[in-house]
Amino acid sequence: MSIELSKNYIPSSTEEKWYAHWLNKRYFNSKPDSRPAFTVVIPPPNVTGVLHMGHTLNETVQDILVRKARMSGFNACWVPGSDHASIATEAKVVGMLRERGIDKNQLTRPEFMTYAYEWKDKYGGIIYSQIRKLGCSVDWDRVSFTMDTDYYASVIKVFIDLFNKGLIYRGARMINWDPAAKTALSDEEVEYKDETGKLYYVNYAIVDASGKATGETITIATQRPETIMGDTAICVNPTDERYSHLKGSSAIVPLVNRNIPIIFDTYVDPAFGTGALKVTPAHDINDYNLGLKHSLPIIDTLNEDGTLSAAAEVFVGLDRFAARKKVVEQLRADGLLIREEEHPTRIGFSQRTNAVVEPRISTQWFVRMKDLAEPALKAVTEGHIDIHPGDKFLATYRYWLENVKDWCISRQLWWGQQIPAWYAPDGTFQVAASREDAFAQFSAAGKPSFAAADLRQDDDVLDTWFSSWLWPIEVFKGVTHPGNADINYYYPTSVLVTGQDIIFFWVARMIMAGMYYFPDSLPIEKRIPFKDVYFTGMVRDKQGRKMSKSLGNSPDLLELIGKYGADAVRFGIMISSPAGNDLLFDDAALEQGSKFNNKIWNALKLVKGWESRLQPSDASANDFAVSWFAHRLREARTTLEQLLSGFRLSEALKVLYSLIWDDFCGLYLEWVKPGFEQPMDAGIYRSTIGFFEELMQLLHPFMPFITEEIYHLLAERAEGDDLCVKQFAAAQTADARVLADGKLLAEAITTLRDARVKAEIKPKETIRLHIQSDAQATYAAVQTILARQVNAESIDYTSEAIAGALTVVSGKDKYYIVAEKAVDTGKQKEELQKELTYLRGFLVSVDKKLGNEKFVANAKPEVVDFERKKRADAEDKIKIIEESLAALN
RNA sequence: GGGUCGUUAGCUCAGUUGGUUAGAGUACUACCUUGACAUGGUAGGGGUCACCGGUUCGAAUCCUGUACGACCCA
Repeated sequence: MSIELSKNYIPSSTEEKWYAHWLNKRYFNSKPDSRPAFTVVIPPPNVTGVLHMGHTLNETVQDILVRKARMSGFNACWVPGSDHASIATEAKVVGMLRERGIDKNQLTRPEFMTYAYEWKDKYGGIIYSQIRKLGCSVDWDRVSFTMDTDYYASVIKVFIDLFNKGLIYRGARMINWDPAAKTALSDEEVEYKDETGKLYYVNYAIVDASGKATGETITIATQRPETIMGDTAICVNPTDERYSHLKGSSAIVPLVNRNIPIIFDTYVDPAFGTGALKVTPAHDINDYNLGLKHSLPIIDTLNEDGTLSAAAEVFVGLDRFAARKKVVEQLRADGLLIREEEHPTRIGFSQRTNAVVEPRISTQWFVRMKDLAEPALKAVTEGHIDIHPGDKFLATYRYWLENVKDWCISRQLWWGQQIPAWYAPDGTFQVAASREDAFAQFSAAGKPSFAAADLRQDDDVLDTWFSSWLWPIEVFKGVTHPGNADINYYYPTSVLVTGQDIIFFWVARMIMAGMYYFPDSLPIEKRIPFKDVYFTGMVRDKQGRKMSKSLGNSPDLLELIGKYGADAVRFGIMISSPAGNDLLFDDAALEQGSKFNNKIWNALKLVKGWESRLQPSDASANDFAVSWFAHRLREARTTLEQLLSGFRLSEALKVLYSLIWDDFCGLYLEWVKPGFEQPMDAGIYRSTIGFFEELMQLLHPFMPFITEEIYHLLAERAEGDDLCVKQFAAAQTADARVLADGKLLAEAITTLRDARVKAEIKPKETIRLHIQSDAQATYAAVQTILARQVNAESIDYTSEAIAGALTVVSGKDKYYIVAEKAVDTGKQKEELQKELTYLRGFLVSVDKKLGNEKFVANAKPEVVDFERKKRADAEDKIKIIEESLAALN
C-alpha cells in the first residue's frame, strides 16, 4: 500500500466517510444479547433547539463512555431523542402562526396540533444532524420523542395510575402564573433575580366600628401599589403598641373606597416598613395564607394576561406595570402617597418566556411529592445511585427532596399530553384514558343524567417534565409494554450524563418515577433508573460569562466542526472540562486539538515512510525502545482505566495526549527512527505499528474519526475489522525496572542536550562522552540510542574524572563531555554551584526532619526510611558535584 | 437571610488516607528553517498554595474564623 499522505490532517475528508461506514455496519445498533448491557439515554434536548456548547460537552462525554464500553465487551446502547418542550414550542408555533396572520384562538385544537407537528418536522431534526456531525454513536433506530404515540399513552397511563392511588389531585392553590404564555408554572420553572424595586408608603384612612372616619390614617408600605384594589385587610403585629388602639377599626382602600378590617397577626414584622401590611390574598402567597387564616375574601384584580380585571374597578384592561404607574400617579394626586424609597427585591421570571411571574390563585393539577420523594432520597443516600462529583451535589439533592413541595403539572397549553380528566355538565369529573371509560366510570357510580358526548375533556396539558421523568423507562416501552425484552435487558441504565441545572427538574424526578413504577418487591438495583449520575459543569465563555443567546457569545457548533474538525472540537471541550467544574470555552483549546490531530497524522507519515525500506530483523537490533514503550503502554492503560472508572475523563485525555505526544512521538519514535535513508528493522517496525494501533484504540472514544482513519491507514484491514468495535485486550502489569531504565535514558538525554546548549556546542558537532556510573549495565543497553540522541561519536565508561572535559551531573551519574570547543569552566562552575546550593538546602531540610526525635518516633517507619534514603542520595550527589567542582579548579 | 462548593504559576486546572524545597496544559523567553510535523524541536523563567489563628514531629492537604467568588434555596 503506497498512498500519498497529505501534509496535514484534513478532518472533513474522513469524518463523513467513517460515520457512514459505522452506520452501514450497524455498529451503533443494539439488540439484547448475552453480553452485559451498557445503556445510556440521552438527556432529550428540546425540539425547538440547536445544540449549544453545553449539549456538545454532554454528548461528547456520553459518547466517550459509550464507545469505551462498546470496545470493552459491553452491548452498548445509546438512545437518542428529544422532548416536546410544551411552553417553548407552543410559543414558537404561535409566533409562526402570527407571521402567517393566523390567531391561535381561531383554531381548533386538532388544527393547532397540525401546525405544531409541521413546525416540529421542520426544525426538530436540526439537533439530530448536529449529534451526527459530532460523531455520536447513538442507535438511530431508537430515536424517541416524548409526543410519540406510545410515549403519549405512557404519560396518560401514569397520570391515571397516580390519580387512582391518590398521588395526583386537583385543587385551587396559589401558583406561579406566566402571563405571557398564559399558563401555570411549577416552582422549578421560576428563576429569581435580584433587582432594585420601590417601596411605596401609602396612607389609608381609618374608620371606627360605626363606619365614621376618625381623621386618623394608617400608613402601609408596598412594592405593588397596583394590587391595592385587591386589598381585603390591613394586618399589624398584636404586640405593636403603635396600632393596638385600632382593634375593631377598619380602613378605607384608596381608589376604590372599600372598607376593610384591621387584623392582628404575629406574621407581620413590626420592623419592616411601617409595621402595617396591606393584605391582598389574590396576589401574594403569604397574604393568601393570611387570608385563609382570617377568612378574608379574595379579590382577583388581574386577568390571565397580566392586565387589570373588572374586579380592580379602576384602570381595567391596563397592563399591571402600566397600572402601577397610573396608581402611583393617582395616589400622589390624592395626597395619599407619603414617600417612596428604593428597595432591594427578588423578582421571579418565567424560565421559558422571561415574563415576570405572577402569583395567582388557580385550580390546577398537582402531584403529591412527599411519598415519592422518600424512596428517591434513599436510593441515593444508601449508595445505590452514585452522583459525580458527589461532594458537590449530594447535599443539594438531599435538601430538595427533604423539603419538596407538591408539583404543579397542568399547563394551559395545547402542545403536550392532554390531561385525561373528563367533566360532566355538573362539574364533577372522572380520570380515564378515554371518553368511553370515563362515561363507564360515571355510570358505575350511579346512572348519569347526561350522555358520553356531553363529557368535556380537561383543556390543559401536562408539564413536559411529567413526560420526561419517564424517559429511561419509556424509551424502552417499559410503561406501555411492561416486561418486554428491551426494558428487562436495558433497564436500569448505566449512567446519566447531564447538566447540574436540571437536578430537580429531571434527575430527582426520574429517580422518583423509577422507584415508584417498579414494585417494592424488586431489589432496589432493578428499580433505580441509573447507577451513576455524572454532572457536567456549565459552559462559559473565556471571560467566565454564561453562554447565552442574548450575549451572542455561544459559538455555532457546525461552524466549529467545519473549522477545526469534530475530533478537535471534542478534544478541546474535554481537555478544558474538569469533572463537575464549569468550563471556560476558548477556541485555543480547539486549536490545541487540531494540532494534536496534526501531530498524530505526521507520526503516521513517518511510520509509513519506513514501510518501503524494511530489512529482516537483526537479532542484535537494539530493542530497548520497543520493550520500554510496551511497558509504558501497559502503565498508561492502568492509569486510564482508573481515571475512566472514576469519570475523570479530562484527566484521562491529558494522559493520552502526553502518552502520544511526549512518549510515543517525542521519545519512542525518535529512539527507533533509522538514520536518513537507512533501512528499518522489520521487527521493530511491526512493534511500532502495533503500538500505534493500540494508541489509536485508546484514543478512539475521545477522537473517533482520526483514530479510525489512521487504524485503516496503518495496515490493510479485513472486512469488519474496525476500531469502532475492536475489543480491548486484557490489561497487563508494567515492569517497573524497564520503566525506570527508560526514565534514566530520557533524563540523560535531557541533561546532555541541556549541557550542549549551554556550552554552545552546535547541533551538528559531535561529542565524545564518558560516563561515570554504578549503572553501567543499564547504560550499555541504551547506549546506541543515547549516542544518537545527543550526537555522541563515542561513549566510554570511566571511574575517574576526565581532564579538560565538560562535566555535568544527573542524579548520581557524571557525564564528561569532550568536544572540539574549549570548555567554558566559569559557566560550568556556575551551573554546578547552582545545583549544589539547591542540594544543600534540600539536605538541611531533610536533616532537620531526621534530627527531630519526635519525627523519628512518631512517623511511620517507611516514611523515616524514605527520608534517610533522601539524605543518603543528597549526600552522594553533593559529593559528586563537589568533586566535579574541585576537578575544574 | 439559610445552605453547598471553591480560592494553588499571567490564564485554565491536577495535587489520592497530612510526609521529596508544589505539578500539567496554555501563554511567555532564548536557541534551532536536521530529512514526520515551525500546527514543529531543544531548553528556560514563572507560585509566601486567599488571609489570621490552631492541631501536629510535619499542613496546599485537618480544624475555628475572616475576606472574596460561584451556585442552590427562601
